[in-house]
Amino acid sequence: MRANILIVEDEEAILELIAINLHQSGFNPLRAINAEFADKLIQEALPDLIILDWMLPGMSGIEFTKRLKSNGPTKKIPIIMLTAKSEEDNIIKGFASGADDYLTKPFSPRELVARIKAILRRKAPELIDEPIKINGLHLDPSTHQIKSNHNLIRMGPTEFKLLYFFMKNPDRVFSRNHILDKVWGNKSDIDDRTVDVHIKRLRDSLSAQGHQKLIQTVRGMGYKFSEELENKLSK
Amino acid sequence: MRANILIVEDEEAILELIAINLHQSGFNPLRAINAEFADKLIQEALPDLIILDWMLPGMSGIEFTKRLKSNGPTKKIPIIMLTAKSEEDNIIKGFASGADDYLTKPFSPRELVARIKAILRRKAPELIDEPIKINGLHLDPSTHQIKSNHNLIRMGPTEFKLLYFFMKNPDRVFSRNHILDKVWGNKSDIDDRTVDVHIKRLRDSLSAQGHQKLIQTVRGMGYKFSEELENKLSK
DNA sequence: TAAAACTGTCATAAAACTGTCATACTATAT
DNA sequence: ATATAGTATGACAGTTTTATGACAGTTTTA
Repeated sequence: MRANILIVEDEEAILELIAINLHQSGFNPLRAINAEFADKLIQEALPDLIILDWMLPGMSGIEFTKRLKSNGPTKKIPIIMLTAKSEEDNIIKGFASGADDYLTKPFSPRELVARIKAILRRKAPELIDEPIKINGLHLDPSTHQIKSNHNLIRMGPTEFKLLYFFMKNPDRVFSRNHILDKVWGNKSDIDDRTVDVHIKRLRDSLSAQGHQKLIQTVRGMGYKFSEELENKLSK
Repeated sequence: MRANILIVEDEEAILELIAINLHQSGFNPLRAINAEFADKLIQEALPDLIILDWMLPGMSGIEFTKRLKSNGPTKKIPIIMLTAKSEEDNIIKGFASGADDYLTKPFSPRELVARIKAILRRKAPELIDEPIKINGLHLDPSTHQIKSNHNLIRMGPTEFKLLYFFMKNPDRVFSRNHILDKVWGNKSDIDDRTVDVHIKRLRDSLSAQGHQKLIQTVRGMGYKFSEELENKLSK
């Protein structure tokens, strides 16, 4: 899944420049030439990160940032500010208002991409396809590989997605319906119990390397991925 | 084959400095002290990359860049801009007009070379890349040959590009569309499934030396090149 | 300019994966 | 211990995705 990155910038040449570079770097750019458009796009779907020009027509970047950061759903979206060299004084204010990083113009597209990745790595690693390692089990989204001490483990696409979902959210219990939503997608008019079958298939795959215990049943609740094993109740 | 690099710079001392450094780094420098000379050289033979001083007598760098980038054959030639510190404001405009990277004077020759390599690696890897060897399979871009223990493996041009692309990015999964983009070029109004056919052809070629396993199918995702083999599911 | 090599597309075969169901199994409460 | 609700499992038929062979049109080579 590509990270959606909203660019708010009034100079169209720069806007386009950034957009093209982000696209090439594997992001999905959304373009807005002012705060108003930006709002509209944000309402449609929350972006994963916002690149914000400091000088905007109508509303200043600082104002816009403050509004986003005070408002519930947009509060957690990381913001990178773009400022001209001469405006460096404002940077402090920018941070104060909630920006996560800034770049002064001129900047190289490469640097911008590097900053974006740094921030996403911190806040939403799954969006940039970072490998996950838990209990000797490695999952690498970019190579689509799952390994346990140098042995590749193979499984079907659904099982892969399922495992990826679990490994991104370890130790948490999910209901079958929740899992259906997240792994199958919202459309699903699929039977609850189908999850059981895929859990079985996933366990089968993992058992080749002895990791089947990581997928745990929580009776009456659903399933969870956890390296901590429950002790059996003894009578 | 050395990469031809055209340097457009009116200060002869700097021009010469750059030229010498490029030569030492294995490039073939072409010198031009203004846009006019540059045009002449470009007409004789397209350079692989252009280093362009921002301030040129007669025609500004931005104008020159735009012309190159709008014009068919020169469109894809990467451009690195050189600017004075005080001109930094223009850099963004430079990027907008199509430059691929920039350096502000003063810069170290080493850095310049690094940037050149970075860009060529992305746009024309065969000009700088050394042969790649993976799992007994040698691919030499400069001779356009593929060998497996002294046996030449022959294949069509598309299959070569495909293999080269894969060997430059081992283990990573690529969607058919991504592959089309990278191997066929952006123009592609080509059917997704055509990739399958070329994968087949590539596998056929490789199988002569038993390397067909290196090209792996990732169901629902695309293909990858990897020397690591998955264990079969056993029941 | 003819021959050889290469391309992209299609139809069809083959393989892998899905969701569902019936049945077997387990934990828990009474 | 027994009943009951929740899970696990194996089988299966239907789908989706990939592999393959053939072919006609192009491009390159000799």
